Parts: sequence; C-alpha cells; structure tokens
Amino acid sequence: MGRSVATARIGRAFFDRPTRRVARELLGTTCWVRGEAGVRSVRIVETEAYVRADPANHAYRGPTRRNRSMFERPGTLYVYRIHQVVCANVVTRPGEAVLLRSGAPLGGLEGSGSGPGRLCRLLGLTLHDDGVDTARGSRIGFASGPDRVGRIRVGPRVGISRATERRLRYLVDGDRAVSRPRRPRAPT
DNA sequence: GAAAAGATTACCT
DNA sequence: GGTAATCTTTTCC
Repeated sequence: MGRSVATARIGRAFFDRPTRRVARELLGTTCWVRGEAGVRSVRIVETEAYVRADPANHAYRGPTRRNRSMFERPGTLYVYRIHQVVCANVVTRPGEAVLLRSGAPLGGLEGSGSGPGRLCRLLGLTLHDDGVDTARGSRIGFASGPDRVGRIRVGPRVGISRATERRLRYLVDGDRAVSRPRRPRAPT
C-alpha cells in the first residue's frame, strides 16, 4: 500500500469538459483535504450535475454574491450553506458545477460521508474553502483511484424542487456510502 | 427593509 | 413518516 495519495492531483483539463461527463468520471476518484492533523480523503461515489438552463442550478439566474465561485476557473470549489450544513461542488464550465454528494472514507478515516452535508463535515470543508482552486496548489485536490468503479447508475437528483425530472445524479451501483433516498426503497 | 425558501440532517412519534 | 433546527441568500414590496 502506497501513501502517495496527496501528491497526485487531477488537473484543470479534467474539469474543463461537459459537466455531466465530469460528474460521471469523478466517481471513483479520491478527494483529499490537507489539514493540521494530516490528510483526510474519501472515494467519491455519488455526484450530481448542475448545468445551464437548469432551474435547480444556483447559477441559473447568473452570478450573485453566493455563487460567484461558479464562474471561476474549472476545478474551483463552490461551497455554500444550506440550513446548518455546507455542501461542496466543483466548477466545470462557467456557471456549471458538480455537487459532491457522497464519499467513502479512506485511509482509516472514520465517520459518514453519505450525503453532501456529511461529506463536507467528514472532510472538514467549510465556507472558507469556497473559491479554492483544487486544480493547482491548494490544500484540497482530487486524485485518480484508488480503484476502478463498478457499474454506474444515473437517476433524478435529490432534494430539489425544480427540474426534478432530469436525470443528472450519478452513483456507484451498490456502494454502501451512497446516500439513501428519503423513502426506503423496496429491496432489489 | 422584510419575508420566504433552501442542492440537508437529526430526531420525534 | 413527519417535522424542527437554523441562518444566509435571494427576492419582493
């Protein structure tokens, strides 16, 4: 087992592509955060795409104070607050981003990364990380691996009230870290 | 200036 | 299964 997770970093070109594709290909990558006590990392297993002409997108009506990070360069982190938790996205094209919905803890990290709020809490992300450039030099980054993902499923996004019919949620089929729908689904 | 809504979660019955 | 927590941004008057 190597310990080189924190040295690899997915570059800007990865994020400067169609948002849905980035959302899909982020599955299985490692998201790492360097903190005072070391590096926390998770394996991304669930994402959602927020695109143009998408009423559920925070950037639907153009730049505002809150969403200004969504118009920064590809790879920029957009962190916002909802109720008492924060959620993190990675910017792709201007005004578009991928919500990091769930991650499986890596490297002995303990806690739940199921759901965008829990994922941020697990990694220690806060509003201070809004606007950070994950593609270059920051304490936050993405790396490939640790292993290949299984089957990927696509479905409707969670928790939104508009554009609910669009299938822009991506998840690793069967991964236990994927967030569960509010209503328990019938066993498969 | 005031009010409503929200890309959620935890805890209640 | 349902609702409260909690607070900032956005929107409307």
